[in-house]
This record gives sequence, C-alpha cells and structure tokens, in this order.
Amino acid sequence: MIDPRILRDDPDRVRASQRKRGASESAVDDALAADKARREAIATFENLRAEQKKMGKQVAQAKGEEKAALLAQVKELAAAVKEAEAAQVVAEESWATALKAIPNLTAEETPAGGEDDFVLIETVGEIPTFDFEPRDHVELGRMLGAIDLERGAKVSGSRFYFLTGVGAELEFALINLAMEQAREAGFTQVIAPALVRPEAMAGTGFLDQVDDGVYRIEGDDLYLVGTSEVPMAAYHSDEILDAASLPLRYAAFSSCFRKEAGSAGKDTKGIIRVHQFEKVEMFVYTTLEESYAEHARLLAWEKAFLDKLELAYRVIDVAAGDLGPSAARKFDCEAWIPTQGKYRELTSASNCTEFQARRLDIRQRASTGSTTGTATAPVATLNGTLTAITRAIVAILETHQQADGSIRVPKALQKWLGREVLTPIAG
RNA sequence: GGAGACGUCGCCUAGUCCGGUCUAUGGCGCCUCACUGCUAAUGAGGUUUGGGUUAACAGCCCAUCGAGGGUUCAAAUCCCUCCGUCUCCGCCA
Repeated sequence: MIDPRILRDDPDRVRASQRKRGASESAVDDALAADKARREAIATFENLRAEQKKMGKQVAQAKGEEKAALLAQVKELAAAVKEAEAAQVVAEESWATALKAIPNLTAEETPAGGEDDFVLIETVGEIPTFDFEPRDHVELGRMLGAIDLERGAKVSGSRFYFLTGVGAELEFALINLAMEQAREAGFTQVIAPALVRPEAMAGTGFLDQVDDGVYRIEGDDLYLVGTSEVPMAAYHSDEILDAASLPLRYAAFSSCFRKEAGSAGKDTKGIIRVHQFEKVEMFVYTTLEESYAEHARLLAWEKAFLDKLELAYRVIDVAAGDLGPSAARKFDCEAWIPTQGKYRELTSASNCTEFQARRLDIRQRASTGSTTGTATAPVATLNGTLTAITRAIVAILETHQQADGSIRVPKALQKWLGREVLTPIAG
C-alpha cells in the first residue's frame, strides 16, 4: 500500500499517478475521506477509553456503597466504549480497503499509458537470419526429443508439457548457469515454497488475481505461487531488519503456477504460455534511496544472463497502465523469437519501492541506536527474473537452430550441458 | 492423523492457579553520559512496536504479553477458535 502520509499531505501526487496508470482518481478522494473518518473514530474511542481506565482504578480502590455507585456509573461508560471501539474497527477497515485500492505511485520516469505506450530503452544483439526456413520451438523440441506436448496434455491438460532428454538437461543447465551468476554477484541462493498462505499472496498484490491467475488449493487456505517473488517478499514479513544488513539479495528457485484464465486463445502452441514452469528470481530488500540504483543493477544482471545465452533482445520501460499494482517502475527484457517475428518477454525487473513492504510490514532500523530511540522505516523491495525456463528454452532453440534441426549451444551453457551441439533424434 | 506441553516489549526470564496496586519483574545485550593515558572495569540513566493529537523525533493520550473472538465495571491472568514451536505415538518420501 502507499504511504498514508503522502496521501494526506500531497493527494495531488497520488492523483497524478492514478492518471498515468489510467486508474481511478476518485479512489484518492475515497481514501482521503476514509482517513478522516478513521481519525475521528479513533479520537472518540480513545477519549472514552481513557475515562474508563481512570474510573476503573477508582473502582478497584473503592469499598462498599461507594463502589456499588461507581460500578453502576462505569457500566454505562463500558457500553459506550464498546460501541466506539466497534465504530473504530469499522472505520479502520474501510480505510484499509480504500488505501489498498490505490496501486503504487509510479516513478517519474515511468511512461504514461497502457501496454503499447512503453519506451524502448535499447536493442541488444543482432536479429538472427537464416538461409533456410526456421522451425518453431515446438517442431525443434519434438525433433530433439526435448519437449513432449502431447503427453503433457494427456496427463495434465492443455498448457502442460514434459521436458525430456536434452529438454530436461537444458533446464538444469540454465538453472546452474543462473545460480552460478547469482552466487558470483553475492546473492544468497534459496529454494522457496511454491504454496503460500493468503497473507503472502495479498502482501505482494496478487490475491486480486485469484480468479483468473492464481491457483487456490481446495480445502486448505493455500495458494500456488505464480512467481517466487511471493514467498521471497513474505520471507521477511513482520520483521525489522538491521539497516546495516541491507541490501539483502536472494536468488530463489521455485516452480511457478499460472491459471492463464484471461488468456484463452493466446499462445496456445508450445511452451510460451504454460500453467507450470520453473524460474530463478532475484529478490532484493534495500532502502528506498538505494532502490533506484539497485533496479538498474537488476536490469544489468538480467542483460548479462541474456548475453550469455547469446540472444537478441530489447529492453523496454513498461508504461504505467501495464505495471501491476506493486511496481513503481518496470523494465522488461524481450528476446527475439524468429518464427514469431517479434520480441517476447523473457525477464522483467520491478522496483516495488515501499509498496509491498508496507503491506507485509517489513521495516529497517538504523543499527546505531541513540537514547532518543531509533526510527524505523519501510524497506524497498525489488524483483527481477534471472531466468524463466520455458521462455528461455524457446528463445535458445529458435535462435540457435541450424538447417538440420540441430542447436548450437551458447558457450556459457556448454559447461553445464556438456556438449556444443544438440542433435535431433527424430526427423 | 492421535496425545500432551508451551508461546511475555532483541535474547533469557518473573507474573497466569486465586482478574484490579502490571504504568509487565530481573538478568544479558545494546545506547548515552560520568570516571579513568586508551580499552576494560565501575557507576547513573535509557532501551517493544504501532497509532492519535501536535510546528515538533517535546509533552499528553490509546492500543500492543503469538493472532482473533468472548466473559467482566476491569483480562498477560478466565473461556473459545486459529497459528506456531517442542515431545511422544501412528503413517510416509
């Protein structure tokens, strides 16, 4: 959620952000009104409660008739306190609801508008050309014995697949390469749970997507994560971190599950859009001040990884309307997919500033204490994909294919794959 | 899955049986100051978190004893539900 103080002191800034996203400006006025009502309810309750406490002490000391008289008096007060407290709870809840309806404030640099209003930051690598008709990843995967879509559908349904043989090997190689890079950059490697409680989902802003994006486990109040951003954001929830320990950098591996209910008919072929895949996600806790530089670093690490895969890609500054509720700014890296003739998202880096940290109550405290006490402040959270397996495989197969359907293995992957070329096993 | 024990303001801990003087005890750690060439030791003070009010990180007030309900004039303390930890049993990669 956004900083309630900014909402109160500078509502125009929030309105401007809403405009940029194409989101409702009246949400700002609703939240402001709710804030006012909340503070009034708090004042009413607290005054009554203070009086009740004072009288309670008199009751404890009084004896006999005096006590009986006080009791009768304070009983009435107790009813009023109860009522005021209930009113306060209601006011707090509607305030929280109104506040949570407002997505994160967008960064100044974030372009206004929707999906097509992104700003191109740079294009890297040369778009591959072929002196033969390139095959798509479905065909190549079949020839290599790497991707089994038919049996995926038979066993689990559409948008499922088996990675077999070199397909499975490719996944492990990509993960090893990603984790090697993460380790060298100082990240702590993590295997994260793929099932989380509703609070974790809500804290990262994904619970709203529960109908068309997120799987819920029937009978248990658990959700399958769509990204390890969820468990990693909730990892330090309800904690106060030592400022000296920041930044905390994690590289988390987990399976990711997505319903894709809203994307019927999109990417129905192959493994571009699937219900389950594995991913290595960078997740960073740092200060708000440092978050902007860290965002740039995450992007640099993503680019370094795509460079190792020897892919052609572009980097875009995603427009406000396409950010998702948590992010203030987001860079997508999109790799060229030859048979589609366009760039497709492979990785993505978001700066969520304090938005998630406020929801999940993750704060920092300066390590040098003083007598006047140390102030706490929400941390900033950022996330960036190091590698999302299925799309990485699509890009690698299609980009590095040769006329006979064999695949030239990028140098950095050779060490982990143990060979320089992947050879078809079937025509 | 069954039985039991437990959860107190960084860590440990008193308090819970028998509700009010709990404005939550003490120790450790940490912070500030004093003393001393420096450090250590010693002494004094401070040290949960959030919110309201406010010019204020001053003062005052409210909440907070795992979380949420309930009983009561009054709950760390009594009752219920949930979460978590530990021990034993059963099952199982």
